[in-house]
Formats: sequence, structure tokens, C-alpha cells
Amino acid sequence: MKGYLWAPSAATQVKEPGNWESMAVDAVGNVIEFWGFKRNQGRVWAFLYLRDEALSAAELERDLDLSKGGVSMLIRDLERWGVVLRVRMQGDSSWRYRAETDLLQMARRVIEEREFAFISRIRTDLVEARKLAEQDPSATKAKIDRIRRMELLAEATEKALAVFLKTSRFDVGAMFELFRT
Amino acid sequence: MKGYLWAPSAATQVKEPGNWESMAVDAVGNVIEFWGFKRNQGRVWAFLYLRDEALSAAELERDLDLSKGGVSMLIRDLERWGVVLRVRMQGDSSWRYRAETDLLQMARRVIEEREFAFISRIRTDLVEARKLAEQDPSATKAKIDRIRRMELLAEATEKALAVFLKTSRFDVGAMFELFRT
DNA sequence: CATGCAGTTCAAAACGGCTTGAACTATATG
DNA sequence: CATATAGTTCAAGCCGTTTTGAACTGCATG
Repeated sequence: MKGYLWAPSAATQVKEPGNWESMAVDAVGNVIEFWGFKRNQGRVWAFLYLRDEALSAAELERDLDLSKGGVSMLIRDLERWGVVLRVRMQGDSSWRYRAETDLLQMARRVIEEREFAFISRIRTDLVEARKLAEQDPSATKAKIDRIRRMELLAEATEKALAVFLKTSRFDVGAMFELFRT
Repeated sequence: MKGYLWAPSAATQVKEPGNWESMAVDAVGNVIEFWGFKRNQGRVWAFLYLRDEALSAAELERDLDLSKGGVSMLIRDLERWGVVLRVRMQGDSSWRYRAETDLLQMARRVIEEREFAFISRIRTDLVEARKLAEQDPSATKAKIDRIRRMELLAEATEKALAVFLKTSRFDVGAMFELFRT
């Protein structure tokens, strides 16, 4: 299955027992994948966040086992979303990267944009289908009612999504603020 | 992106203007894909639901442009979830299929099982990582705090998911009941 | 019990998203 | 300005998921 909302697929957890850092990093990768982002975006952020210092692309490449190009693109996304900051160290020709809290706020923002657009598009389609049906003499009243019920399905999905985002705002947002370093 | 929760990817909407039935069917396919199921599972259900009669596998195959094997597997899933019923018509050697309301209830049930397991697994991993860190003398207090904050992220995600499912229950569940034919 | 049709299974193909890595650009340094 | 190193781009490859279709099973019928 693929899943706009949530898709299964095995949680390929590389164990490496005893290495709590990579455990935590991978766990965040999984959460962020659940939220609809790339696993490695979460891993990069988590790694920077946990280390709490500005690291070079080379370090990310080595410690997270990513390719050069991959790091570049992942960083670009995270920067664009404002969860990672690029800093120039004095006396150093290369950039270093640092995690900004908080990740969840970003996730919410991005999802708000793209998922609501997606769902509301579906609703529009259903409304249009119903309107066409209403003008079609061969469409029975019962059929039109059924389309209307399908609209409710989309509406409720949208609403549930909104509540989901709001909950996460209060719940984690607040906690994150509280804990902010 | 792949996305446990929601993944983007273009909404390939086959237009076929004027055909409101396939418009509605595809729209439901998109909603259900958003909920993490296969697009075609949603399309089959929607088609049966809209037609409101028991249809043969051959009809599904033809009208939804699916393969023989595909129909068989899709029906099997939908039957297992209890949203499609298999009925034997008298004087007919083949099966016919009929939609049971409601789809959303099924979605919730399935998600409840698989997603909560997934998220709580992540939480467990983070807790374990923290415990290991706490025993590691080289791990600073600040690092451990950061892992704890990551746990909050997972906890809040779980909570938001719970609220999401509850909302969809009240909201659509109730509406569906109301409208049930 | 032979025939034909409905339905199932599953290996292979198609598909789509993610990552890689080589070529390229930009920037700092001597 | 030449060289080296850092960073970017993107076509190709990889990998997991979904779909296909041919072989197979089961069942009803003459």
C-alpha cells in the first residue's frame, strides 16, 4: 500500500545494540516518516539536535551513512523548512549545520499546506460529480444521496485532519516550548 | 516521500469529463488512499456502493479497468474488512458483490491496529535509547534531556492520532448512521 | 467424467519514490 | 589565476509496492 495518510511497510530498524544515539536518531526518522516526510530528513535533524552543535556535511555523510548528494538535498529541505540553520564558522571554508527546534511545528505547517489542498480537491471533485449527476435525468435520487454521503466522508476526513494538527500543536508544541534549550 | 502518515505524490485524476460516476469513484479512491489503503480498494467499494446492487467480478473488471487477479485480491481484502459482502444469486453460478456501509469505520479499525502498534514501537525504542544513555557515563545530562523531548514527540504523535480517529468516529460515524439506507 | 467458466494464486512486470554518484558549479586559498 | 575543496544537480539505479496475466483449482453442468 502507498498511503496518503499512513502506509504500512516494515519498520526496518537497524539494531546496532548499545548504540543509543543511532537508536534515537532512527526512532525520530520513523516518527517523521509517519508524518509523511523522508526518514532521512528526520534522521539528519535528530542527529544535529542530539549533538547540539554545528556539524559539517561530511560528518553527516559519514555518521548517518548518506551520500554526498543526499546530504545536500536533505539539508536543503530542512533549511527551507527552517528546522536546520546553516552557519559559517570563522576560519573555516565549509558550512556547518545546526538544528533549530522544533521539528513538529514544521511538520504541521507543511502538512497544513499540502494535505488540506489535497483533501479539499477531492471534496471539490465529489461536489462536481454530484452536480453533474443532478443534471443527469438517468441519475436516481438515491444515487445522488450516496454521492452526498461520500462528500461527508471527505469532509469528515478534512475535519479529523484539522483536529489532528490542532492536537499536536497544543500537545507537543507546548511541551517543546517548555523544554526549549 | 513515502509517508506512514501521509505522503504526497501527484493526484493522477483521470478526468473523463461528464462521467460523474467515475469521478465520484476516483474521488473515493483518493480519500481511501489518503487513509492508507489502496486506491483501487476505495474505487471498488465506491463503485459497488454507488450502484447499490450486487455486481459480478466481471463487471468490476470491465468498468473499473482492473485485471482479473486484481479484482479477486481487492475483493478479498474488502471482504475480510467486512465492507463488501459476497452473495450467491439464485440460478447463477457466479458470485456477486455488494457494498456494506461503512467504509470509514473499517479504515479506523485497521489503522487503530497497525498505526498504534507502529508508533508505540517507536516510543519504546526512544525509551530504551534513553535508558542506555543514562547508563553511559559519556552521555551528558543535556543529551538525555533531548532524548526525553524526542519521546514527547512520539507521545504527542500518538495522542494526536488517537484524537484523529476519535474525531472521525463522531463526525463521520454519526453522519453515516444518520444516512444509512 | 469431460468441458467450461468463475475465482485464486503468485512470479514477473510495471510503477514510483528515494538514493547514489559522477559531472558540474562555486568558493576559498596560495 | 590555478588549484583544491565544498556543495549542487540530476540521470540512472535501486527497492518496495501494486498490478498483471497465465497457470491452476474448484465447481457446476451436460
